Amino acid sequence: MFSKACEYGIRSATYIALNSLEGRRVSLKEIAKEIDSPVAFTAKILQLLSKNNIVDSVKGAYGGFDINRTKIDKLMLSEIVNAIDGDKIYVGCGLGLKECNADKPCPVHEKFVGIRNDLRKMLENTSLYEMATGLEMGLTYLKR
Amino acid sequence: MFSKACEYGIRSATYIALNSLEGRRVSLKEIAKEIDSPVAFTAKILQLLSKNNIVDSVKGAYGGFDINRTKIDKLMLSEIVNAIDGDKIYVGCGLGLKECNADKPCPVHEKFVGIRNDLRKMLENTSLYEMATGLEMGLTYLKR
DNA sequence: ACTAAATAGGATATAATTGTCCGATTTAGG
DNA sequence: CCTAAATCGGACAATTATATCCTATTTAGT
Ligand code: FES
Ligand code: FES
Repeated sequence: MFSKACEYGIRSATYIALNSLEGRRVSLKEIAKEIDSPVAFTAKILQLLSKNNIVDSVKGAYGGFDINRTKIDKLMLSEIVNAIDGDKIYVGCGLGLKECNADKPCPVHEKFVGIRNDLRKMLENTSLYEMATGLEMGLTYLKR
Repeated sequence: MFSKACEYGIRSATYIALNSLEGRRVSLKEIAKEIDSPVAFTAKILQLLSKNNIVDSVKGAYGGFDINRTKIDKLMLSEIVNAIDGDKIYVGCGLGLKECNADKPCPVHEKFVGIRNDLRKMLENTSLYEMATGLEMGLTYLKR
């Protein structure tokens, strides 16, 4: 569904959001440990999220990553997915035709767009705040 | 969503079904041309579908691929996807945790399983017959 | 028997994704 | 000023997915 990079990206952002809500800035090392991801690869993804203004990064001692608190409830999963995987899950055809196009649809088009739209809506309506609070309350997990 | 192999597999099977309904057996070359896929790679996928008893293959001159006519309306997309991509789309966690598990869910689990079940139901309820007749009536396409 | 056309299958090549390593730079604190 | 801790960014390595090539085998027709 999503690339590994995107999965790590969402998990990273969620963990950063959780800590930013509590006023803590977190380091790459801590993030990778808490979401159980390869450190150096996670670094690349965080760079990308930083360039896309999804997370803020601070270099040097006591540096790390955080997210502006006022932004956390406005930041939607769709923005993270878009920054990492682009829009291919929205525009791609389920059967791999050049692009999804209702004027010359593939045999699953009709049924596929419904599911894809549900996915899009889900991503557009799920905020990092919602993700982070579920974690905080011990209802959900970022590793296992 | 699906692997390239799976996309080619579905498109191949649909094209074979269409022709089997009309009593024609089709060759690899023709299939690859009509679904616009790489010939040799498509051959591998057809081998796999053949081993899984989804399509029948006939060697030698005038050989090719077909699907038993009485089977076409019972063959569901889910069987093809399962033969090629396995069950990872059903059991995999949306955020990449070891496996999807409601007892220790990731932050998107609740919303994700709904979408995934819709996808599963769609695949389980869509027959090759349905796919092929849409094609036959010129409503849908396998290449563009 | 021979030939041409077709699938089967193993070996190999290419591309994309995932993952690692290391030096450069930045920064807080002693 | 120095050091330690941290991100940045480029180069590289490993793995997986995609794609190609070639030979063997099968089969209908002549
Ligand atoms: S054309 Fe295939 S999903 Fe829209
Ligand atoms: S645990 Fe992540 S989708 Fe179910």
